Amino acid sequence: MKLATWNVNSLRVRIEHVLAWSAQVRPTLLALQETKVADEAFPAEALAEAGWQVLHAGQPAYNGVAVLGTGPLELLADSLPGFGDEQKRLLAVRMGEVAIVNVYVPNGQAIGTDKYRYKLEWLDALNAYLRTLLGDHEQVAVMGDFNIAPEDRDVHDPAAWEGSVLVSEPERQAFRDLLGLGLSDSFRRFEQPEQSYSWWDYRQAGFRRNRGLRIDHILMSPALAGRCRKVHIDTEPRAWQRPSDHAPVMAEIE
DNA sequence: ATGGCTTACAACGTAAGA
Repeated sequence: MKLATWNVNSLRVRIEHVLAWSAQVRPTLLALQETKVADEAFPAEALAEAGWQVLHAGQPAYNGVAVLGTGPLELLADSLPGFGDEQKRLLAVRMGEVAIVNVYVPNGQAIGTDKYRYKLEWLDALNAYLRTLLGDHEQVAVMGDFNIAPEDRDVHDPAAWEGSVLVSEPERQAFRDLLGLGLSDSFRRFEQPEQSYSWWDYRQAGFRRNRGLRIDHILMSPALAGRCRKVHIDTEPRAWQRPSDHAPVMAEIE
């Protein structure tokens, strides 16, 4: 089984990339973020033709999360339970024995803003939801765009990013609090190349110069992590024409 | 350098992302 996550920055713009990449690496389940499309305009047909079963929680213009599966998906939640969120940022599904939570964590914009407070509150509510979910399921994956670089080694230039969202201590503490539930950052369970990132700014040739951040993650419960044999960031589609600014992350499960 | 790209929007500049 292969579990993959990819912030596509508009599914309608990136549909050909999603189809080409998934045909190439054949994930069992693919979690997408920033679909940026209402459910009515979702490109369901193209995905169905490619053999995907799909669940989508979308809204016009912003946010939006989808889960693509090679087999049946049972909906567990299409928004963050107990949070009253109007933004479509969470989609939890069950595929076989595995519960998968697809998240698009708020960006936070800038420290001290309402959006920053919303981000920290959202992460608190996510923590509470995952605590419950982990009580109900042994095999859990929480995957998506967390908009948090957990450590300085996940940042191309920590000094330049100091004082910014994505690296601030309260955000990093919230990330560690998720790990405190018993989840592990599956990427770091394996030896990885130095300067591994999952997002690069479109501006200033960020990708070519590898000026990036590792902000897309696959967290796993102990039972699932024990079956995980490999996790990697596939930078290839980031070099394609008109790419998403994020690269997909994929975990291989025994 | 409060930007440098890219996306969406009943848009033709603005908001937002990271």
